[in-house]
Amino acid sequence: MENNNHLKLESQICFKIYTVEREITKLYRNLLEDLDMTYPQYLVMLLLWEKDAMTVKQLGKRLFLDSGTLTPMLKRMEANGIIERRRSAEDERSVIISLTKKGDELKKKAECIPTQLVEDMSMNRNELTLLNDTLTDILTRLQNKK
Amino acid sequence: MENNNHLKLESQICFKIYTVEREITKLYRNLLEDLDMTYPQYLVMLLLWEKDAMTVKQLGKRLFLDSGTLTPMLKRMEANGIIERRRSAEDERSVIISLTKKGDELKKKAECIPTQLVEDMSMNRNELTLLNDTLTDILTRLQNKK
DNA sequence: TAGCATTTAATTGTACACAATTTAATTTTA
DNA sequence: TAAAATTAAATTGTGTACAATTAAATGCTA
Repeated sequence: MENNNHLKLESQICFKIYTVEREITKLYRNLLEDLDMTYPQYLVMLLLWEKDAMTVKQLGKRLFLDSGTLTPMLKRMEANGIIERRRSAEDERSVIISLTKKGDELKKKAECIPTQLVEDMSMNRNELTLLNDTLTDILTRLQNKK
Repeated sequence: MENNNHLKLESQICFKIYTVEREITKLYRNLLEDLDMTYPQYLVMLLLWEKDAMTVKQLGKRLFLDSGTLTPMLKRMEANGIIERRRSAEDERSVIISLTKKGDELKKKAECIPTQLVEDMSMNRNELTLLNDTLTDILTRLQNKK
């Protein structure tokens, strides 16, 4: 009985995370429409805005994405003129991703996004901190499973 | 300064939800491999195991998915022989999804999944309950935004 | 140093997600 | 009741995710 509830709760939580993720992505979709980028592309840009010129490998490590996802995504971003892709001279295996002028300038337009998002989620600092801790906890456990 | 941290936290939280969602899906991928179904397909099966014969519309309402996602997915599930699709006689616009014998029998094989998953996530009841409440909260706010 | 192992991207193939449009059936209303 | 509006699926097109494989460059070692 008690165990049974426990299991139902598990299903609910996983489904809720799945649903919340899509709802948040939807919020970002609206906010990022102007910048003509998707949420995963925005994540790449956040990394590049913080530190320009990273390899695909480095981006993948930070975002937990492989080249199967990144390569086509980065090509789309290149086609949109916000990043550049070039082979590293030191190691021809690596591809270095860097911001174009246009990509760099988008940073200013993106600055309002976090504020907007927090507003849309309407959560206070305590809630945010608590949730962040819980998620960090889960993530650590999940990623150490493998 | 304080505001700034707040915003960073927001980025972290959204990114963490995005990452946790993918990690959980990976866990399910391993657990569902035997049953030859994906996590979204498993969600459909959960609903059908609970109450057989639902329309695409009803499934979509519960899962927050539209026909653009469901139609091809349900066709794949039909091709795998675990569900049937037939037009409703009362309302020819609706398509009724129901379990096949094979789909119904999979329920037994799926019973161990929640236990396995809770184990893999290694969370106690308190954590699960707290997280569930927080996510419910967020979801309510997000879905009332529109 | 030649050959094997490893590393980094790219490629291939499958499966969601979702916006936007289309098609067909049903309901509403003028 | 015929035309307009609404509803339910399907379709079309774009963009992730990710497993598995391939190709090319680099490192390692016998």
